[in-house]
Amino acid sequence: MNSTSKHILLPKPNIFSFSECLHFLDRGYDDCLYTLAGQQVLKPLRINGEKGLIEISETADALKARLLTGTLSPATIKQYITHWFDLERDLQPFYRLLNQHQQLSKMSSKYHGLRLMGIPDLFEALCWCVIGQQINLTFAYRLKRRLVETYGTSTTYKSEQHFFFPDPEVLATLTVDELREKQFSRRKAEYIIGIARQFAGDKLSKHDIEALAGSDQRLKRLTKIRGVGPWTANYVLMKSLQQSDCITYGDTGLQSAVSTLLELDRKPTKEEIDSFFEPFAGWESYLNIYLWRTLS
DNA sequence: TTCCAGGCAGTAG
DNA sequence: CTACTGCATGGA
Repeated sequence: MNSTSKHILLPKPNIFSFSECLHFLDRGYDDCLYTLAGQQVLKPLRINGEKGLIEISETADALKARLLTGTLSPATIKQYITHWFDLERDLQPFYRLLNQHQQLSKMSSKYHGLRLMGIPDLFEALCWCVIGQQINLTFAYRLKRRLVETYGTSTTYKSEQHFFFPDPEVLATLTVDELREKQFSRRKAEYIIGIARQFAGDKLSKHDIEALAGSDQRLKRLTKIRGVGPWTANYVLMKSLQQSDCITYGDTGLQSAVSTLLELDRKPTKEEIDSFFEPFAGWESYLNIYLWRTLS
């Protein structure tokens, strides 16, 4: 047996449910960047010049990854899965806060082990946000598929193609009209091409954002990008930089969840959202995703 | 048909 | 600074 067929095992953290995480990945939308097959998921990865397709499943006490095509070092695979499933976070403090909360305490059992499923690639995360802005999710996933299958490369396994997200260098050369043909609005096309150009021209990178200390500076830098407002900036800090203190202000789903809990018959104000999140200081991102979970 | 969806930029006051 | 408007398209 060669070394690439060996399994890689990642121990499960304390509070973790593979099926809750898979439920998030399988909410009824058609995501083109992974494939669910029963209690396992196939994910094409392309990082630092390495690329391939991995299969992730679970054992009693670990996540198990197997390389199906290509070449990816065990370290790269571990690093990706650790970020994707947020394996390094200790959720106990968050669960203690949930359990102290009159209305939300049920979440700790109902959604037990749900983790912040990440989008490690910042460019992909930003593009996904732009696509998702102000349109229904079904249509958003369709637009993403069109973008990925037209401009991305792929790896084939058992005669199925598995796509990598397109390079910024490729999207940077597109014209607005090309994306308009794919039913992107003019705005979305401009935003995505602009962001791609910044990444391709080394004017923006995940490292640049990571180098900034503190949420405020990072939000300020991100919202300078045309097409990136408070919702997108907080979303990518949460999903791509794994920040735990983010609230997706402006998010219709979040507003709807908070509105229901506060028994309002209108959208909550920013102040009402802040005060609802206040007991969860440091865990806002998790409260945010658990509130989303109540919607689907 | 109408309303709205995991918002944002631009403009007016 | 806040409030309002246009954007674009498909789902329900």
